[in-house]
Amino acid sequence: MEKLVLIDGHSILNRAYYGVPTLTNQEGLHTNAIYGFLNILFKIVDEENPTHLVVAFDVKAPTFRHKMYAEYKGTRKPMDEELREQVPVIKEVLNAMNIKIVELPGFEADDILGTLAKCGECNNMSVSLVSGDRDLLQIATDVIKIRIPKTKGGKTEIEDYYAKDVFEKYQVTPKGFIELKALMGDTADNIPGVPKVGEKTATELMVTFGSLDGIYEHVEEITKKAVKESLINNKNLADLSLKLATINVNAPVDITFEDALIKDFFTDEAFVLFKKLEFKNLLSKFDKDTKIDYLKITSSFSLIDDINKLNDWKRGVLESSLESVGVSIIYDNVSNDFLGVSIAALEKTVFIKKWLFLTEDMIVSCLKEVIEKCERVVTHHIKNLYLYAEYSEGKFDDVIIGSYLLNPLKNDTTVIDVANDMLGLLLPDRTQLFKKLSLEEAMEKHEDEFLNYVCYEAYVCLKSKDVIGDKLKSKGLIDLYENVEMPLSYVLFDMEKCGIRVIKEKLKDYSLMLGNNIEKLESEIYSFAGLQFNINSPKQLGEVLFETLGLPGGKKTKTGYSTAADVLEKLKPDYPIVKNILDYRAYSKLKSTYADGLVQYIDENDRIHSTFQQTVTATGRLSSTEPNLQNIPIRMDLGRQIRKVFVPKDGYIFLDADYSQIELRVLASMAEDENLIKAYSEHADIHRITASQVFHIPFDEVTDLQRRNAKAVNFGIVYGISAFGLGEDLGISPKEAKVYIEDYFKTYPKIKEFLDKQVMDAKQYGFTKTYYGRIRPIPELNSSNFMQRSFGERVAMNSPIQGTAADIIKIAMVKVYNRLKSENLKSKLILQVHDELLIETAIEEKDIVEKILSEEMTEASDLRVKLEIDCHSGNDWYVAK
DNA sequence: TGACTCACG
DNA sequence: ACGTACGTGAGTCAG
Repeated sequence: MEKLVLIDGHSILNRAYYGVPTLTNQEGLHTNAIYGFLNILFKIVDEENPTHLVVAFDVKAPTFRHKMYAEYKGTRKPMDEELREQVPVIKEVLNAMNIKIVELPGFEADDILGTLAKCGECNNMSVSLVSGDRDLLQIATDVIKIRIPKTKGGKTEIEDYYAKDVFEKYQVTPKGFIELKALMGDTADNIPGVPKVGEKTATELMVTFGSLDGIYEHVEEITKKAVKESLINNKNLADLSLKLATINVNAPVDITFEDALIKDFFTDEAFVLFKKLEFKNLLSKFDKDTKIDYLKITSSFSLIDDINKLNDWKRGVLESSLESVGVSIIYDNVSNDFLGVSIAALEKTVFIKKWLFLTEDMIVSCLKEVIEKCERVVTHHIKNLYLYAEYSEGKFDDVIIGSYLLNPLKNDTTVIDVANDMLGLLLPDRTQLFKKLSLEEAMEKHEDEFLNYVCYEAYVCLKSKDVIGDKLKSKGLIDLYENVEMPLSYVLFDMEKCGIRVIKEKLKDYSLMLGNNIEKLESEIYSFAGLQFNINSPKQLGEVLFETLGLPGGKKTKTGYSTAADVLEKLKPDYPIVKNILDYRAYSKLKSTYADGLVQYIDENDRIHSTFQQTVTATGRLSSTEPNLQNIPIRMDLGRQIRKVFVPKDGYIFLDADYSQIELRVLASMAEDENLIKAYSEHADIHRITASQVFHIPFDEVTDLQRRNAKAVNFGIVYGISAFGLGEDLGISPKEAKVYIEDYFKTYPKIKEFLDKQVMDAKQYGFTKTYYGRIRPIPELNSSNFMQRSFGERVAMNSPIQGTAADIIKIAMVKVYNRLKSENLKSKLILQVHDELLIETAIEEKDIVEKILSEEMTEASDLRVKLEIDCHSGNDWYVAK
């Protein structure tokens, strides 16, 4: 039997929008409604297995039925912008999936759906009508099923109504349902109804008299006086409401069932769209055969797996004068073993496969020769390539670094993404091709697919180079790319390779000491509490503190009580157990994250090699992982002790230089605030000056408290000030904080002007810019959600400042690195911590390195405010910092 | 996997 | 009325 499924487009989209949490793709397009819609669609199709499918939408213009009443009731509230932007996209998606869309000017989706449902019924089809709107219940029959999806806690449940179900639930027939609604009215649908008659009365009347006509025939028998009179006086309203509530099942819908036949949903066009919308888990519904672009050019891909082929190929390459090659070094994704290299050159791409008779050494020496010979090498994740090739200025390109500059919000950019973004090329990723197999397994089991996969990486690099270059130029990012990020990539490589020395024994002692303290604290906590529990579990801890022990302090988080430090800190004076818990937390954090956490990264030379990620942060800062060496404790002395295990190698000392208040200096310079610029030029205590100027007090009379407040305001300014945040930080009311902020802006009007301009420009262009042109898109600024939008505004104020500071230290790193090299020094740059550089310095080079640090760091930028550094030396990181 | 907590700038 | 300071990464718990 044929089966027709009808979907109420706007209604389901609406449901999905409110049921699915905010979701956006990397372009900032909201996608939650589309995603929810598709999930409901797939669920229905799975359950029903229909032969025909139609989605109906209202047309924008107000429709006839509603217009009649809208005139005296006003219109419905406008659609959220975040939802509105998804409407054309879902239509595009449905079109791509070969799904018939019907829209009819002058008619509502209800009318279209009703008409089609009846039509289906007449043609002996079974019909399912999916809508979030209960009005449709009037259409239900024994054959027409109305399905109302409900999103409950992330899961979609669907309520089904045949005619009998409507009767069961509402005690009226589907036809009676219209009359019921006519009586009680519906503000959302602009149906007036009869005054004084609500849901209860309406149902009662309908049950008693059977129909609207029945009610009016027996209107005198109604006992409630007010209701009776209202019914009599408002007969016209009842008639109008009935008309408004009745769905037109004779709309001139001009489609055939042929049009509604279900074809393949999973077309190439749909794949492209799903990919663009980043519905990664829906992509698995597509056959991998649909990867349209995938096989187009693979004829020029070939395998090199013996030395003769390799030499032949190399000769061909070296004899021609090569401009550019694309290179991808292939490692197994699980073991990280070297599997080979793919190289795109001369319109041909090869994969050179490592095996018994073609060793890594042979491949690497060939790779080196090719790199040596050609003018430009384009790759991805370039730090891998530096293992085999020395840096040379202007020779290397990295498509990932380029993509990052173009959009730093896109976190995990892969070569597949680059292919899509830069070449419009649609490629399958590893999991699509090889599922759970490792790359090495895939190499053995799916030779052809593997060859295509790895060759594409080199091919895409080569082909994307100019596209990315053009984009970087047109967005003013080329200077950062060529002169900062690319040279920096080699500096980072060298820092990682070098690593930092630690004294294993000391680290172990530290861990033991912490362990002892933890044990003691633990048993004390248990005896305070009168029971044993997992102190590390915020859930259990919250229950013990606030329920078992009955401490004051209510809920704060979604999942229960907050046990964060600031909450506990307030309870500390009154409850001794709280101090133990805070200490316990501090000790176990130090032990697990730092003491024990670091041990596993120590290599055979007692050194730790962190990875410095260059393409992760939104603002342009670096990040450090595995392990993170940018968050080694310093604020509390107990934690700070761990810095004693970080030491220079024998014959060396540490020199540690950090910028003094770089972000405030950047702000003063970019805002061109003469008042602040002057203060800095006089090497004044900036927080004290701020306090003195903002609070109108002579400089010498500023109290410590005033200075502290001024300092907090300065911090707040850099973070994108808000009265609430500042108040929280200072422990004062937002109102008082607001006065501070206003006084600050009165004192430094240029700062206010500057921050306002950042927000305005960001709203206009969609992104902020640093002094050096680095951009950061801020999609949140368009949000209709107050909180999100405010966040966007704070980000617009902070990003140019934090980002410019990040640019400056990157520039300084390259300069310092080059000086150390050009002056043939043994000393090495080994760490960067946002405003700080650590140099492992040969003892005899101490003076010259100190000079280099001072010169290069302070002269890295031409900002109006002179940059200053603090530089210390020592035999471990505790002393040097 | 996401939420929470906490280490740093 | 809404409910926050900006930027990160890692360890732990619990579903």
